[in-house]
Amino acid sequence: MTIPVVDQKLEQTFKTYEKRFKALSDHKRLHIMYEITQANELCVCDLTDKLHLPQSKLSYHLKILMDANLITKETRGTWSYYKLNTKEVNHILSEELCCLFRTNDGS
Amino acid sequence: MTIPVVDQKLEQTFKTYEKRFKALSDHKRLHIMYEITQANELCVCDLTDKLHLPQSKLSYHLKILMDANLITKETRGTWSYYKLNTKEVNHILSEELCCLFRTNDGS
DNA sequence: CTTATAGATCAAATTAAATTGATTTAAGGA
DNA sequence: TCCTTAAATCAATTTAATTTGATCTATAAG
Repeated sequence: MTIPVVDQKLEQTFKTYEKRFKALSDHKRLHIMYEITQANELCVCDLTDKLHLPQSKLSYHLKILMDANLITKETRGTWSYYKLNTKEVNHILSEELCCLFRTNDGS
Repeated sequence: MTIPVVDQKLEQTFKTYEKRFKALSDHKRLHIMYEITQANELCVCDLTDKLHLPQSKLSYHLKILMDANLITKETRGTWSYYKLNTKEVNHILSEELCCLFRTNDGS
């Protein structure tokens, strides 16, 4: 039994934010965020056109953004449509980043 | 000569933010940001006590935060004191992250 | 001038993330 | 049913980030 050297709750908080920031720490994923911000909703095929990236690479990066809870997916028929998770994104990103990686507040 | 497939200026913007978010994408560095936010100013030796990390590791992570322009350093005598780069941090992080990884606005 | 302490830097090893191309799953149309 | 297309997943490779311990630099004190 060891002495708890740091606050475990805080450490957990840092890990949660780490995951979110890690998802944002890649220019391809920021480009994805940007395109989704601009278009409101996009499918993977739209993104392959816009970013000139192969489908498997996009799926990989979209999964990371999904796992970080920054985007959401809705499948309609054969297509999957991705949107921003506005609440989550606005919680972490400054309003000054509006229209680049986030939208305006509902206020 | 190839067709410019994406806006070069935007691509540069994404790279800039990538660097900032990459600096934030590690729980140890978030912990450093947190401690500096709380204390206003800290030296490396303070951080070795608080985070229980060896000095070389701290220097490594502090350099990454410095290179991302998120913190500043002032050397006085043998000690180096680190502070938040408030302007830069507040530009990217939401006000809701106040007191965790950023301070209040001057307003 | 010698010693002690703070902190940066370096090279090697380890660990983690991204890329690649192929395969798989599922939906829709002929 | 068979074929096509959208998208996810997988294994292998490549590339990048982190850790580790040692060394180097600079300031300050005796």
